[in-house]
Amino acid sequence: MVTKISDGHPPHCPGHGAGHNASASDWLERLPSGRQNRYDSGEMICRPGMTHNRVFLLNSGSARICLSAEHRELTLGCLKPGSIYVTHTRAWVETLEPTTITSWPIEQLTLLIVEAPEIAITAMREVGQMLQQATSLIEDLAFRSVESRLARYLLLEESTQQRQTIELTGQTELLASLLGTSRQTLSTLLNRMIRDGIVARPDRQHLTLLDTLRLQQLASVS
Amino acid sequence: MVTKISDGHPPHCPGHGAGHNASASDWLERLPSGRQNRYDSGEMICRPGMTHNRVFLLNSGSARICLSAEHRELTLGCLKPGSIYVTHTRAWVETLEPTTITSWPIEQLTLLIVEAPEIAITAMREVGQMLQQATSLIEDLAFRSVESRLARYLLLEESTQQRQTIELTGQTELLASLLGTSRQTLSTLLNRMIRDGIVARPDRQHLTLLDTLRLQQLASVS
DNA sequence: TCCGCACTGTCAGCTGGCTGACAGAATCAG
DNA sequence: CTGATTCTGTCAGCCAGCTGACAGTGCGGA
Repeated sequence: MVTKISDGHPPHCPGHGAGHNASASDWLERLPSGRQNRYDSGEMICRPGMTHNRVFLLNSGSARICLSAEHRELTLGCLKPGSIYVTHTRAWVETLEPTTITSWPIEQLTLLIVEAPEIAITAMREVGQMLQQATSLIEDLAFRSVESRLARYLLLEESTQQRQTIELTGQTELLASLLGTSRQTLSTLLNRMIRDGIVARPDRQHLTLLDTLRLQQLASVS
Repeated sequence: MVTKISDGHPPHCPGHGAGHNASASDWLERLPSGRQNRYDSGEMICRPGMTHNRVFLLNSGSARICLSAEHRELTLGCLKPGSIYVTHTRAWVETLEPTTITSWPIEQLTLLIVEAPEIAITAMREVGQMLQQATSLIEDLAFRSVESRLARYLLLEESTQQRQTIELTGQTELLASLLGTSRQTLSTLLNRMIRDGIVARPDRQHLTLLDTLRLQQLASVS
């Protein structure tokens, strides 16, 4: 059975996140009971080429969705408790900490849609959201410089986290892969921003946005 | 009423194309009659910021879906007769030749899904396809060089068009924007391939793939 | 306390691809 | 045929960002 997860202390997870949607658990509750799985930190929940696609709900822990080539990785987004994800070829899902999920074969979803059509609308909204995020990532990669992407990311996080001091997830490496750049470039850029007084870093895990106006300029400059 | 378009002479349209699906017109036929529109070549069918999203079916002509920033453009895909598209923010749709479409407000789709659930499954498959394409475009932009993208494009077209000599759509400029690069870079690359005997160009609108093996190498090298 | 390990900051060197410029084809209008 | 227009090929100059290398900084364990 699907347990409704309280949103009490969701581990913070950065933008581009694959759709989480308040109403989502509702319809998943109506599904027949799914398979429970437990993963250690750094394990793969799914990898490209898996033949059987499944819908899953992340119960606890967190994971990132990523694409990878030989020596580079790009994080498309993060899943947190309550997030729903549909396995689809190409992307990997890797846990960031010990994680539990409940999953169902994709066929059961189709079945349920026939019985309770309004579910489809919710589901399409979810997929639509992912498409939106994908589109905005494409825009970023095609049109914007790394600095501009970073600025946009910071502003987005500020508005998501609702305060001026934002919490960073994981190491520089993870953020770099989320922005589609290298560790070194990100580090350099971030420290230049600190030197320029645009942001401050009270401690390793937090950043305070000081000059939002400047950030907005950086974000909009192509 | 929706007219079923024969697939007789579809103007060739390049890859990344937003989902066209044989069964798609079936369900659209059941919708109440939609609005008919006619556009000249180069007109915009939709642009970002349009408040009312609509589902539309392209009856005749062709159009490209694109993202744009100040001085750059990226073509996500092309629509040909029979293609279905759902307006979504961010993307533009620009006709490439005189074009007619039939469209419905998005709400009617939702309505219909409730009545005839199997439609939802088809629709989700369409959206899913677009998501696939978006993902593969992200991979391309993030991981691959322009040359590699070009090689992949050529191989893809060869298999879609089912012959060794493939037809190019429009000018260099269009293909460049499809590959997310500049006219100049593409031109240089293409001519280098010709000089190296990898492809030949019998005439301006056609390319013959001579050395598929080499192309595959180029395509896979990051 | 000292060692090892993981993370971070920084730098020099290189390169893919963008830009602007311009000359050579092709195409079109009259 | 002739000029105008649009498309194409090519080149030099430039720069963002990648790479590898290495030193600095924590931090946990024994």
